[in-house]
Amino acid sequence: MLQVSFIRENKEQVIEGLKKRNFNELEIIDQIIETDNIRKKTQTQLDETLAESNKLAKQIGELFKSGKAAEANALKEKTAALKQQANILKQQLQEIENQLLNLLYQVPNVPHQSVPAGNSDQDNEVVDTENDIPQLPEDALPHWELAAKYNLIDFELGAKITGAGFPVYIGKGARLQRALINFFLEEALKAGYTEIIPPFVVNEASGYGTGQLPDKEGQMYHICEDDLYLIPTAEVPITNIYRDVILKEDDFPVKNVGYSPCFRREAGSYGKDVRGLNRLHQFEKVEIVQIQHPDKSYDTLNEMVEHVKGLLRQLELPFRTLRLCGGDLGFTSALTYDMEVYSAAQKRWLEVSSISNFETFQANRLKLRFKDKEGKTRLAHTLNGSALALPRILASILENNQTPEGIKIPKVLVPYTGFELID
RNA sequence: GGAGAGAUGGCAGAGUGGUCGAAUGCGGCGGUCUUGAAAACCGUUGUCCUUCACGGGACCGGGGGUUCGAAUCCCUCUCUCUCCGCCA
Repeated sequence: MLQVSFIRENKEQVIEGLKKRNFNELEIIDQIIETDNIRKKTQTQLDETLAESNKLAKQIGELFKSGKAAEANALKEKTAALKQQANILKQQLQEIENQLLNLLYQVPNVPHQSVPAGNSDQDNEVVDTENDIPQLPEDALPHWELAAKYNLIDFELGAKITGAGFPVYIGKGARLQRALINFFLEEALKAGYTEIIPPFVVNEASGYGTGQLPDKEGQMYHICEDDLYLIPTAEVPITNIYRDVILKEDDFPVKNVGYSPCFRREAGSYGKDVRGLNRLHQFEKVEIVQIQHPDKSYDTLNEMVEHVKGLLRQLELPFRTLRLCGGDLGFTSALTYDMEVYSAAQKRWLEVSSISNFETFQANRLKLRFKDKEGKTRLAHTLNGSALALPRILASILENNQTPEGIKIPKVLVPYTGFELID
């Protein structure tokens, strides 16, 4: 959520930014400022009432102490009206604060200057492309057929046990998946990240902290009985570690990495987009999260993009980097790079990572701050990225590396898998 | 699941109706002393709202209540700990 002070001081910039996102309810900006004005006025009135009431209470106490009970009782009567007024003001203030919060929750982050204009994923900017797209023979199989042929993944079995979108990984399929997880974690450790195993279920406050609530509750599985949510990404628990935390400047950069299963309800998508591993209700992911000084967060974003590129290079997969356009940018993000790998049998690009700088947008909700050199408390910047999401990597490895002899495992993974070929 | 105890500043730990934003110790920061360091001594040390400022206000786990006045009394929720039961 944006800070009201930021909106006040940079109103034009905010409006321009929101336009780039095709966010058109711009009247909300003036509503926010107006509501905040009322909030301030009410707060001041309440403070004055309480100040007076405090003063009287002190006087009454002194009068009682010096035995002037009659005078004290006389004063007591004056406090009743003040008390009533204070209660009314308190209630009003509460309502106004809720209104303000509701308005602020509706405003997405202001995009970074470099975010291109655009309406949909069609308008995303391809920053670069690496590695050649493999030329497969005509009879090359898509990954779901390969998965069946070599008994790596059983989608029907998952549907039997749970439902569609919950595949069962078997044998070398399971081992390849585990190898990838370990590879990603080890690479993150080499890059200086601290490994975290977070809870896979979070409470409501955490959902609000990273911005999944209140607007995306439909995306998460909700355990009603305990009012908890299955995490859609490890970002949620790992970032919420720092909810209500004040860091020291030399704590930067905070670099955490965590593996987790991710659960997504993802209602409303059908057809070939969701075939096989392309879109699942449960999948595995290694997530990198950084918390950084505002002056350095964009350098950090680039560092994270480079880290992910390094992973894809080592896996020898063709990939490209996209800078998301305003229309495709996530609600909480200021700048996002998507990484896509080419899945050669499906002949399409698949998103395997999304790396974002949220600037202070999450930190504001999280109350994640740091003390700067002058001793002032300021909001930190949060960033995160997938490094990487497993299913589509798996899909692309299976498809791109298929040969008549079997599926070749990328060299870098062999120490992790313990086998070189799936046959 | 049953019984009991508790939640106070970065940490430890006092405080049971007014003088408490809160003793004391540790830690942190600044200083004196020292060639330097340690020790010792002195000072300082929470967050938030509001104000140009002076100032004012809120916060002792969350919410509500009693009272002129609540960290302190009452209700409620959450969490933690101890004992018993169950258990990977």
